Amino acid sequence: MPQTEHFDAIRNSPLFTGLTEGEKDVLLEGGEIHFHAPQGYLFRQGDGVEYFYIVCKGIVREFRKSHRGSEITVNIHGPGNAFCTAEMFLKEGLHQTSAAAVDDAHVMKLPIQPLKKNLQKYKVVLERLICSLAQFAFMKQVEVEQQATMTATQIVAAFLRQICASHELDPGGFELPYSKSLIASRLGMEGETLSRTLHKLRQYGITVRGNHVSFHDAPDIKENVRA
Amino acid sequence: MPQTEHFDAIRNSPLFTGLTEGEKDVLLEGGEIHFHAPQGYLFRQGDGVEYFYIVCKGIVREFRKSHRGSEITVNIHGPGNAFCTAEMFLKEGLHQTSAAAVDDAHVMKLPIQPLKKNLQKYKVVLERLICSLAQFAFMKQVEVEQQATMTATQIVAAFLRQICASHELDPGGFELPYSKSLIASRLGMEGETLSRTLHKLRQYGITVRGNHVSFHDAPDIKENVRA
DNA sequence: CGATCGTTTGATCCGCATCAAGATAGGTGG
DNA sequence: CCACCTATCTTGATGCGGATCAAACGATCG
Repeated sequence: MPQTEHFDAIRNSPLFTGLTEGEKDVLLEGGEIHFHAPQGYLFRQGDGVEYFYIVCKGIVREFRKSHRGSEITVNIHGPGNAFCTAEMFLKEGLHQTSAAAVDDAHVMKLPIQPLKKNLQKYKVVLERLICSLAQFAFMKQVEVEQQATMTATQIVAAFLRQICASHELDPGGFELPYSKSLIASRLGMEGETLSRTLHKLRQYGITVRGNHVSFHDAPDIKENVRA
Repeated sequence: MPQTEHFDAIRNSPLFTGLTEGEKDVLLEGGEIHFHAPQGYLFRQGDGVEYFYIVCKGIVREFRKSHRGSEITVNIHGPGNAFCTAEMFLKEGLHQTSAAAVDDAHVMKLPIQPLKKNLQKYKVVLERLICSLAQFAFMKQVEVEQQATMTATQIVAAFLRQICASHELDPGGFELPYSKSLIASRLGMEGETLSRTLHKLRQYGITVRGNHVSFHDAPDIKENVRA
C-alpha cells in the first residue's frame, strides 16, 4: 500500500467519487508515489506504456517533440488529474508523448495490467475513464478548429475562460496557474505572440496585468467559453 | 431486421470481425438503413444524440460550423466506418458536429440505448470502439501539432501518405478518393491554398496531376508518414 | 450551347514566427 | 544591502505563409 502524505488528491480525484475507501485501495493496488524535480521525466516518447499516472501534488506537462526541435505541450495535469488513459486503451505499447514535472511534483504510478483487470469490476470508474477520453477527443477536435479559424488573441481568450471555468476561479480576478511560456507552448504559439495578445485581450473583455487576469464581461464573445 | 442490399459493408466492418452472423444480428438489432442524397443531413449540430451510425455505401462528412460561417470537416467516413463513438460515451446528449452525405450514401442508423446494453455482452466490440476512440484522440492531437509546426505543403504531404496507407492504395499511383475542396476543408485550409501546395509537393517526392497522385519516394521525409 | 460548380492562378494583405534587444524579477554571493 | 546573474517576459523590426478577393479556366449537365 502506497506510502506518503499527499495522498488525498488521489483519493478525492473525481475518478473515484462514490467509491468506498476499500474499493479505492483495490484500484490503487501496486501504486507507488514518486517525487519528480522540475524538468524530471515521468516517461519519454517511445518508452513502453506500463503505468497509469495520477498527480498528487504539483504540475505535470505532457508534450511532444516533433521531428525538429519544436515542442508542443499536449496537456497540463494538476493534482487529482489522471493521464495515459488513451495509451492504456491502445494495444501498441509505446508512448507518443513525453511527460515531465513542471515544478516539484508527486505522482502516483499505477501498473496498467492489474488496473485494467480491476476495472472490469468497477464499471463506474471504467465509464469515467472512457468519458474523459471522449472529452479529450472533443477538446482536441475543437483545438484543431480554433487553430484553423481563430486568431491568436481569440484562442488565448478562449483558453483563459476555459481555465477559469475548469479551475473554478473567480472570473472577477485570478492569478494564472501556469507560467506564460507553458501556456504559449500549450496553445501552440510562441511566447512573443502570447505576450502581444495579452494587451489586445481588452477588446474581448479581459484584462491581464502580470499574472493577474480579470474578466469584465463583454457579453459578445460567449462562444469562446464553451470551446 | 434491416432491409437492403448494401449490407455487406456493415457486416464486414472491422468492428465486427470475429463475430458470428448471429451475434452481429443481435448488435445490429433495430438498425435501419437510410438513403441520403448529396448534402443530405444525417444529423445537425445541437441535435440530441440518439443513434450510432455505420456507413454502407458512399461517403459521409462530419463537420462543425463555428460562430461565423467557417466550416471545418472533422472527419470523413467511408463504407464500413462507424461514427458517433465519442458522443455515445458522453453523457450530455447533444451533437457537437453535423453530418451530411457527400455523394449518394446509404447509412445504417442504430439506436444507442439497446446497442450500449448489448455491448456489455460483446466486450470485444466495446474494446474496439474504445480503441478507435483513443486513436481518434491521438489523431486529433497530432493534427493540432501539425497545424502549429508544419507548413500547408507538409500537412498535405502527410495527409496524402496517410490516405494512401489507410485506404491501402498503391503508393506508385492512385486517384484521390475525395474532392479537393473536401480535402481542403478536412485539413483546415482554403481550397486555393491546397491547390498551390500540390505543385510544391514535388520537393517531398509526391507528384499530383489532376486527381492522380504518385509517390516516388524521396527517402528524407519519412516522418510525415506516421504523423 | 450556355449555366453552374469545382479548381486553378494571380495580386494583395494581415497575422504570426523569427531574430534581436531590452526589461523585470527572483536568487545568490559578496 | 547591494551588485550580479539568470530565467522569464516584453517590445521592436522584419519576413514569410496563408487567407482573401478576383478572375480565368475546365468540366459536367441540363
